[in-house]
Amino acid sequence: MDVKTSRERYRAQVRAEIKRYAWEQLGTTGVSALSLNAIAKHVGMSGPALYRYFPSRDDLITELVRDAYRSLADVVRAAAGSGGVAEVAYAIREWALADPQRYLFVYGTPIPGYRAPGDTTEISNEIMADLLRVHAAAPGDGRVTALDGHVEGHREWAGGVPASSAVLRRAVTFWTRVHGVLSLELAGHFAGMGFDPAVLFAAELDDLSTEDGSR
Amino acid sequence: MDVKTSRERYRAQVRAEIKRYAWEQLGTTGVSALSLNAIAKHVGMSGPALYRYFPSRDDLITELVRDAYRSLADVVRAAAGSGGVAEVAYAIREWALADPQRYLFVYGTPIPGYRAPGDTTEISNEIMADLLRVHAAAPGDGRVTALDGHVEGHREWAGGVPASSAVLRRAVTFWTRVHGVLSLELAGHFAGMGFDPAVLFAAELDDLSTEDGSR
DNA sequence: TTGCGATAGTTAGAAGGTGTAACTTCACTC
DNA sequence: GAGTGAAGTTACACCTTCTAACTATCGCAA
Repeated sequence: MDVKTSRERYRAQVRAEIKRYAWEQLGTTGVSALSLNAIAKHVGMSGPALYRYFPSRDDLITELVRDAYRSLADVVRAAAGSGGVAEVAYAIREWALADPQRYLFVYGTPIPGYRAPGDTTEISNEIMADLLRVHAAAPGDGRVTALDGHVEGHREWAGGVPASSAVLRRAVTFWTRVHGVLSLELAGHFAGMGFDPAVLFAAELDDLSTEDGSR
Repeated sequence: MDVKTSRERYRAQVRAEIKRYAWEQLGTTGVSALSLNAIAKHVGMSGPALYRYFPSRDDLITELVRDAYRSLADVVRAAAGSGGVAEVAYAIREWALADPQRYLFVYGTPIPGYRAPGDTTEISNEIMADLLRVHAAAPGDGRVTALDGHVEGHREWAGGVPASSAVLRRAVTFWTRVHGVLSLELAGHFAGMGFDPAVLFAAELDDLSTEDGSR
């Protein structure tokens, strides 16, 4: 039953409100400026009351990271269900651009003392699984590279997804290249260089699908 | 003349000592945990005395960022002078692995309220220039992609370096791919996946040099 | 050598952060 | 209606950056 007592409903509502404003603050100021005091004041309670809802700042951050991962996993899954590699790539890009801090929150510089709980790596595996599936469905290239042999020997991260070593290689490469362009773009390192990161992103995507197959 | 008065020599020495310990702290705890108080205590002075040497925490960070950029620029320049694209790539990788926080410090999630001063983008341009030079010297591929035309129209970031549009494209792609693998590796996102990031890095490097030229 | 001025350091304290302890108030249940 | 537990309060400890005011010291110059 997910029918709740009114106390529980209220509690869930306040927790959601806290997280909602936490995201707002995160989007504008970044994680290091996330202040429980400021959130509490905004939600209408004073300081320590917030600790009834989240045991510590790290616990709040953990929950936000989990939500971000979950959101990305859902986006990837939806895109993988209805489209191919390119659709997944653009879905990820749109998700990242919609809230740059959220992307950097998950894939950026790790938070100093913070250790990701087990279930976030579980969600991360979920994303990798969808990446593998969508690459397995795409036309493969005929290549066998040194990387193929290496990942073949370390495929435990693929979980139960059936995937050739070439698919493993292509999925990982997809990930690193998409992240390479996206993270530099979101961190502002292309600013002032003039060109449009979208074109660069499209070019990488084009290379991913044609570099080996079209020879 | 760079002969200094004894006061100036002392001052430079204390500043260096402060920065030295700041790097130490940065390497272990990351930037957000960088504490002026802790540094001051370690250097043997108490709290506010440190403000005689750095006007604010941000100013110290700015100087550290500048040093990091400078260090990377020197490494890239040296590698570009004596080697080719691969040598530069491995030089960058070694520089990053030697102090992961230092790499993430410059290319990771931007620090919230912090804005990079003009001369860091100058050093950044210096690095890009060396990247362009080493790619111009490398055998080109015969390709003309959509990205070529686009960067050709926005080549102001290339400064005075003579480079064909294909070289511009290849240099930017080099950058994003190297960063893609490195940043995920340094942030620990490959941890638990089993494979060796070095092999992935080598594979990307191999693709960069052969994907188009060897068809 | 004596004395002055700039510099380096000190302590005190404001403003704001996380987090704990103790207390009150309120709502729901028996 | 009484009691119990959750929710919120204030007060406080301890940390942070950073300013203000004061002292001591160092170097130079008359």
